[in-house]
Amino acid sequence: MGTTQLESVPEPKYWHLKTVLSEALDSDFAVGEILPNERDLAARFGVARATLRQALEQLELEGRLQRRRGVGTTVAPPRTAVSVGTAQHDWPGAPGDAWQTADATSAVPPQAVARLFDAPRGEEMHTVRRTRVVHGQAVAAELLYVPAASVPELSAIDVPSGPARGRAVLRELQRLELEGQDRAVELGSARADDAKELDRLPGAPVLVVTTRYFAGGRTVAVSVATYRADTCRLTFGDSGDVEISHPGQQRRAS
Amino acid sequence: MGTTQLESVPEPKYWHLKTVLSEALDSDFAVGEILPNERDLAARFGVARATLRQALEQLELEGRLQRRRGVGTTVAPPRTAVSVGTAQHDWPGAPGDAWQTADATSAVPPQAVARLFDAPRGEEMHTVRRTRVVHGQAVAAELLYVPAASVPELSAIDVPSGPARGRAVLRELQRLELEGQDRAVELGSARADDAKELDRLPGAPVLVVTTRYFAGGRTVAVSVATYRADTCRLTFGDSGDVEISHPGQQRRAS
DNA sequence: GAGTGGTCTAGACCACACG
DNA sequence: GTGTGGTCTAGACCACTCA
Repeated sequence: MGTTQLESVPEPKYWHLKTVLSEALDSDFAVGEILPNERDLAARFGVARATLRQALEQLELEGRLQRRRGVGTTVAPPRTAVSVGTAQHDWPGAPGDAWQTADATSAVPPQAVARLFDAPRGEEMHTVRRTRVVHGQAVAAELLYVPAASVPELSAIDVPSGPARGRAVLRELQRLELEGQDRAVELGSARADDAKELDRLPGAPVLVVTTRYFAGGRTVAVSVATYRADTCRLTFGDSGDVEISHPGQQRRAS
Repeated sequence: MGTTQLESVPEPKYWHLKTVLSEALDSDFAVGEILPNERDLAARFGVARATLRQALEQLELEGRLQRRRGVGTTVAPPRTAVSVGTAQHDWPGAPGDAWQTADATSAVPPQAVARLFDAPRGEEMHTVRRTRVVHGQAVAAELLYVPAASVPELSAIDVPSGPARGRAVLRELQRLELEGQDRAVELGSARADDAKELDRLPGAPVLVVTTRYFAGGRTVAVSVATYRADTCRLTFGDSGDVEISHPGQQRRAS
């Protein structure tokens, strides 16, 4: 029978703990409810605090829990669905998009980003910082890189750094005809600045969405958006606006 | 600048360590090279092994390292791009798709999946297990749920459980006209069975891609695919087949 | 100031791969 | 058997929030 899989594989304690806690969350806790503190929980289950924490970390990664230093551990609401590019998306900053332009400067993009342009070089680019807010909660931070060559009109205007400059860059982008885009999603950990924006600790898990925008046969802009992996589910609607629905009984307790 | 950001915020050791190691990986190590073991590294940096491990975990999460019990820690190659639904995708199992049908049974799907169908009920469904292999490496494990009502012809045939049954289900699906699909990506942790398939430990971080298939105005199938988050970058090509390119070589050893 | 989660230590033992 | 990463312990102190 190959492997009878006797109890030869002792399940790690933290894994078993996670299962137990997960079931307890389903049956005994409401969304938003506060769990006992880590020291109590550890004692209750007869494990070291570090082991208990390993289980909690997993549950937080799966979006089941939310932990805040100085406050406590609460039961998280179901992840919020955030739409990422419905079919043929539009330019960033198009009317009705969900982003708020925060700031803009000129900077040399990291090498990984520079590589995505057709003529990679250590060139300064317009760098627009934006934030995506859903239900009053920042769910994503974005850096949009636009080479000066993509928005030639702008160089003449010479808007000082700041949100106004960001809006100017986006406005210039709209004038181009968007030919297509290209997306990739991968796991990452929040850099210090993004973490701050997302109200998380540095290193928190994030989903990194990299988008290339094409116009005139060239890559004219690259966006790197980092979404909170604990609270977000990225949706890609290929067919109309149907959305994967999760029962909405959550939100706030007590 | 507003906040002068004095050294009032002492960086955690593991965070600093991660940065240092990351830079060392860039400059001093080639892909596939073996790092010193954890005890040595910890001693070298003058920290406890647990702290060193916290840094390594982050780097593994970011796809920079690969750790294998009993073997050691190696420098990971760049993540492999796996295409997930180029524009209007096809049915699962269509010719040329990247999946290998492994098995099929009948089972009641988990509640979270059942909810995605139009008439949620605790109904048994065809449950097809597939694996996606790239470069000889299993990168994803999938469970495809197909209600009996979606493939009415099949019930008469009565194929016994196993790969043949899976192929039969897929064959029947092709006969329907695919009207659209719906995708969501979120972070999860590998269940024990998926972990085994992906050659990872249980709880390893995975990207969970949930797809609904529509035909005849109904949801006729739901796929839950779990991709290794450490080694995969999911690509969504909206425009032709352009692919975000990463140069194959990361860095040279000195 | 009290209580929470976050970081860190210095050990121990276990499961696994490989020669 | 030897060496690796994985799990676990029992402490300690720090950073933060809130009353």
